[in-house]
Amino acid sequence: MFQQIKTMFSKSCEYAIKAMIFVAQKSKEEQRVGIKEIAKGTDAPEHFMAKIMQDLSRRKLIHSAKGPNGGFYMDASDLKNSIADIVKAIDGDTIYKDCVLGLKVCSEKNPCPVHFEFKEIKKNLIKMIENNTLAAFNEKLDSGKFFLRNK
Amino acid sequence: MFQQIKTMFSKSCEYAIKAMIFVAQKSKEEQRVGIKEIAKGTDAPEHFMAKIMQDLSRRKLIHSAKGPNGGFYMDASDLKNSIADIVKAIDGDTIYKDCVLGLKVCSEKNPCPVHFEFKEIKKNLIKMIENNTLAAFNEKLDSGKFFLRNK
DNA sequence: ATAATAAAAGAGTTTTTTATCTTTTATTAT
DNA sequence: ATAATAAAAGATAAAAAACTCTTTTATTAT
Repeated sequence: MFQQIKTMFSKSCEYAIKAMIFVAQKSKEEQRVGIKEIAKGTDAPEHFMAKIMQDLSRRKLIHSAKGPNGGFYMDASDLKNSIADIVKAIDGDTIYKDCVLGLKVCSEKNPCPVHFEFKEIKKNLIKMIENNTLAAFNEKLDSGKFFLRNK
Repeated sequence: MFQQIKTMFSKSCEYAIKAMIFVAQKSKEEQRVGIKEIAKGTDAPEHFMAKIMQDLSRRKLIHSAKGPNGGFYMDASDLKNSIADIVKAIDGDTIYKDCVLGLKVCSEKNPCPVHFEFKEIKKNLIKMIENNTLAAFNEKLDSGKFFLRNK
């Protein structure tokens, strides 16, 4: 009945993160990366990914250039963006605010039964996505100890 | 564009958790709780909630009785169920398995750049949802220090 | 100038999730 | 037996998310 698959981030957001890491890796070599290459490199549907890239570009998380030799690229300041910045751009900041049980009223003064326990978990999750910048990803991937594999 | 709201669990799952806590509270007094009361008490759409209750019932997380004085209720063994059991029944166990970045290949041997950091967070999340049984919820709510409020 | 390239924008479709409505089945009380 | 009650089941509708296709705009190289 409910055969859904529920992950931490939306599909769009997962694609966005993967694309950003992918372009970040290429950007070291002053390369511009086309949407086809991004889609292929991240195992994402091309046209859907194009929409996501437009969104990221509109929100100034990445640069783009039209025409021949065009594509997406990052400058030094773009590489300072973290997963948190990408998540906020695509999925919004509900991960920062919402109660796990979806209660409208859940706060320090009116805590749901798991409020304080979840607060800790959320704190660590936020710390993780904020600390992991694209530059940090580049280093990790370059070390050869971490991978971005789909097959 | 992507104005979506992304929470940890699906809407169905949130409703399920709230309903289970709601019935658990009432079950102490040997009461049976009707679907209308559950929907009202949890701020959920009645017919949608009915479907979810059917599902929980089919999966043996709760008992039900048809006819007059019928409704949903829990026995002592039902009260031993945790949020984790509810989540597994409704959203499945992807929260236990999946990579945050949605990578098909992400393991101890082929870790994504956030694999180990996320593993810790996931461990704590799982610990929390497994430790929080319905019986534990009852105690917390009875203490008067925790609430399940929507307005 | 013009043709080629590649992103941006617009306009869909499909699938999944959420929600509603109706009919059936089981149980109880009269 | 029968009427009333309440969950189970079935069928459908609406909304959101995921995905696709086509046209437009900007840029570059000839």
